[in-house]
Amino acid sequence: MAKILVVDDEPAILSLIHNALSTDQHLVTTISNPAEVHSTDLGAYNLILLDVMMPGVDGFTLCREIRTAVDCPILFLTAKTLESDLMYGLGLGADDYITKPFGIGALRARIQAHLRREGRERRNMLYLDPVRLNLSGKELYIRENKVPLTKSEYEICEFLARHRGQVFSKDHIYEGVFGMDGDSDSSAITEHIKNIRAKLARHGLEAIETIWGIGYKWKL
Amino acid sequence: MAKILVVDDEPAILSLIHNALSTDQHLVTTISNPAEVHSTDLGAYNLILLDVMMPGVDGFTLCREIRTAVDCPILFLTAKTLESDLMYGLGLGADDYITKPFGIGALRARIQAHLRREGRERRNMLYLDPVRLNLSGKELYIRENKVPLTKSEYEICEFLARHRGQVFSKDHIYEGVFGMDGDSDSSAITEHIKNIRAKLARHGLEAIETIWGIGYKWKL
DNA sequence: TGTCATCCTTACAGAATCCTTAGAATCTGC
DNA sequence: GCAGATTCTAAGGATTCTGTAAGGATGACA
Repeated sequence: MAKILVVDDEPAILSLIHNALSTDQHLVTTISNPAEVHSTDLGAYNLILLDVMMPGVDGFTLCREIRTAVDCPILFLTAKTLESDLMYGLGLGADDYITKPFGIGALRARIQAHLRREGRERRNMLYLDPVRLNLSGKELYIRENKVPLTKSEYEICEFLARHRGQVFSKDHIYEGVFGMDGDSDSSAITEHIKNIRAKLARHGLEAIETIWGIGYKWKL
Repeated sequence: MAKILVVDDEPAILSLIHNALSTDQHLVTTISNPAEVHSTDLGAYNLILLDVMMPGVDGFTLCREIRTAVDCPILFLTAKTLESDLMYGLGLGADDYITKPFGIGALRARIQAHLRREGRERRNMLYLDPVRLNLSGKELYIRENKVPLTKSEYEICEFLARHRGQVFSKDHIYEGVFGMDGDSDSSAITEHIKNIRAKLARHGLEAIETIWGIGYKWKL
């Protein structure tokens, strides 16, 4: 059971989808006027279906706006069958691109697949090639060797690893890991980074990169 | 960059896919004999492409087996276009169902979308043909070669690239990048521009144009 | 209460980066 | 061409940031 938002200007399609998804026990909200999307609490939905060609508003633009606000799956539902449109749409951050006319069974199957994926992601393991994070057990392994980390050290690793490739300042890391204010001297982060590095280095691993003047990032 | 496994019995398709995905900097492993899958370390891959109709083995069955072992996205690649096949395939735990013949661009876009959802790919990218800016990672690539830039250099590049084609005076750039007043001698910008140009020139690229008496602009 | 592990702070040295300066080279308009 | 203005180049010092080490603070636990 999931909360699904459907945006399309054709009432016939809306009701068709509404019926189909309701039989799958989903809570479906339909919007026929794209302008209403901005006054909607997007964060409340688990999945969003979006038409591309609607009067007044471009679905692609709408997708870009929605994507900045939420992380849930966004599925395009469109009559534009060109490969270039698909590439453009998916490039905007959408997760699927379904062309009309579509089989209602196919739509349901695709939606189920996306929702299933969302559930799978929340499982408690994070593989970053030689490194494995046991999120529920708060443990870090390198090739089956458990690396003893203190709580703070582990939390910093998890934070960086979850956002691998992204750079964070020390203040940002402090805030992301321990929450709230950075009045505490964030140079404590420097110290933790040093210790983490020393422990990972024993296994010949160099996972944290320092971006001079900006911060650190997980580079695996 | 992700590790991708492709299973298909047709060598022509394998090489086609291998080439396409390699240009996206993925590490591609191809298997033409489905029986080999069982002796493969599936956990090493970030995404799996699977043909359905292969001699000896049924792709659907294979998918079910793979899904019990790993959580990564599994994409079917098949000539079976029936809606019932799609529903069956996705019901087995696959994440996408792409029917042959498929556009190679569409395949790449779908793969990128799946990897993005997995968090394997950065979200914020800026493509300016030979140049790629990883906004969250603060990196600049030229045709997949990372160009080492200092913080200021990168920020200036990002500023100019974001407003490509637009001319900015040195003061304007200083203000746009470092914020606030330009009391600091903006001739520092000249210096940075010089250094950036030198680094880009090593890759045979000339991206910043100087508009005499006015300023600079990103011309890609 | 004493010990231990962890976390935070401080201080300093070394490194990377940034900025300034001054002179050479280049461009523009006449 | 020439003069004036603008940009480019190069080098050095100033500044900022990071890495490291040591010691104190805190809290858990016996």
